[in-house]
Amino acid sequence: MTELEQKCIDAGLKMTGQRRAILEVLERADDHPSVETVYLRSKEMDSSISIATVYRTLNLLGQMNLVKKHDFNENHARFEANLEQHYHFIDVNTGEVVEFKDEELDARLRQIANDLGFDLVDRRVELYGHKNPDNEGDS
Amino acid sequence: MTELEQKCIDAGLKMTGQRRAILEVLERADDHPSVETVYLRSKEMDSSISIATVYRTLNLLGQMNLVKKHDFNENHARFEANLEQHYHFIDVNTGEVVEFKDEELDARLRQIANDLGFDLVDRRVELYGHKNPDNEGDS
DNA sequence: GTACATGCAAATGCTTTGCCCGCGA
DNA sequence: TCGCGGGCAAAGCATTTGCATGTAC
Repeated sequence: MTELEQKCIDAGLKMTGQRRAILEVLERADDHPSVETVYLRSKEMDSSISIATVYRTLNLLGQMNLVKKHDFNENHARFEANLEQHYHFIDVNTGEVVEFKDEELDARLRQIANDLGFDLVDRRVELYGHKNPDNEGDS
Repeated sequence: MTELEQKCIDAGLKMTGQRRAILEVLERADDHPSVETVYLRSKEMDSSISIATVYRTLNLLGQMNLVKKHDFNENHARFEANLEQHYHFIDVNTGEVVEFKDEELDARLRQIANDLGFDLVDRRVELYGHKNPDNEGDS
């Protein structure tokens, strides 16, 4: 049983085949799949799934804070089950999304919110650019 | 003549009444108006404007990098003509958007991109939270 | 005059929802 | 059994677009 599945059961959700498939897709994904992608992948496990169920399930998980919804300046949403605080770099050429963490950035953002007199409940940092081939960064 | 208008003329765009109205709305706005809002405001200056023209003009200005498009986790886009690098704090209770700048943050983001081996072409930082009434931040 | 701009309405594309049947607990 | 969950198709909504007309230059 996946970790997500356990959380859903604990929350009192009925564990159907469709939900199990979707949860497994999310748990396995190391990218940030769109609804369509989640749909296609989960359909391989349970061909009876409809895209309406994927939408409903993803929204449900979103409300339960088990998945996070992103938009990355596209015309469709993307989802991820990685709940650890992190940020994203989007390659504007390929659409590839790279996750990164940075404690100095965390701290600065907290400081800024505090200085502004705000309670921070969420944050979004997205860097857009190109992979730089002559840089040692991806070596 | 507004600054935006001059830039559009320089770029070879025909300066119609509708465009003048939309440009003026953008130039005057100190908030981050939605398409609908830009439409309503510009309609007051030129009642013949259709929302299709607003969409077309806003997209055009976006491509020309004269306005920036945001989504702020809503179901519609918002626009702003403020081209200086800045970030946003969104009050999750009121939807109010506060702009801020921070050089330390700028520097950190540049450093991160560099370390990752990326060329930075755009960045988005959005902090979500509540105005904290017992904090001196907004005094 | 000519190419570009606009209004209108239809079309799109993503997402949501009503309805009724099916199934998990 | 009973009510939640799901499939299907229709509806919603923001946005885009085809087409014919209008207009800036």
